[in-house]
Amino acid sequence: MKEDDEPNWFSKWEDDLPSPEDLTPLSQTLITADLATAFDIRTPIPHPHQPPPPPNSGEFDSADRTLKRPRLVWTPQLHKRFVDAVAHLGIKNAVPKTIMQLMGVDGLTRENVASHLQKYRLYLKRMQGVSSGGHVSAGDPATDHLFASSPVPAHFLHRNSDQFMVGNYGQLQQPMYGQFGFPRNGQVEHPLVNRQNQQVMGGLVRNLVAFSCEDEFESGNGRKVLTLFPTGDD
DNA sequence: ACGCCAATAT
DNA sequence: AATATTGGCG
Repeated sequence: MKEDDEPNWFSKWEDDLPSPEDLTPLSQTLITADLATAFDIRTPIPHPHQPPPPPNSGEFDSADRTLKRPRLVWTPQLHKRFVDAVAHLGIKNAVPKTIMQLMGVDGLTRENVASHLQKYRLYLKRMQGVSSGGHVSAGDPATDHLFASSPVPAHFLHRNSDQFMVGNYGQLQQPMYGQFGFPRNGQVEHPLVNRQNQQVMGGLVRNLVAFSCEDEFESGNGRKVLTLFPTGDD
């Protein structure tokens, strides 16, 4: 290891911690608790478990590069948060830093997420092959147990995924949601939108919703569906 | 500086 | 076995 001069994770940890500007962009401040629950975005920052790295709460220089924080344990809970974050960010915007921010977990570092993400992508890749019709017997590594603990959102498995935002999107101006506009046919007719989720939407969401739209070219189905993003309050 | 990935280290 | 780290590259 090169621990030459790098305060590395530690100072980063300190710096990145409670910067409201960095943390606010997406989830909690933007959406109501009801919505968060409905869409299964967990509220703020629960338990990272594992004692915070340094007892070193002192004002003394914490440039101790000699201190190693404990390895992160990816509990199913944590992983679910991760999956949720990725799902709500959309595949395109789901990069380590962003994911980390959205997850909002206390001691979580960017490399924690990066490492996990790398593995998760491999997992998704292996799942692609046999997702339709076949069986999931293609499990290679045993690392799958964790990943199996949270259902993989269907759109993770597919190909081109573009995001669109429909309805009243006054609130969200984040570049993260990709392009604004309407689906190709200019019409919102997705199973999720029209049916099941209409109740959800009717009840909780007035000001519409953003959703990620998937086009399947290969399947010939022209099937489009997926994730709904609440736009927050009225 | 970030992100991606394979390989490797712990 | 599960995470972390490293090194090469865009």
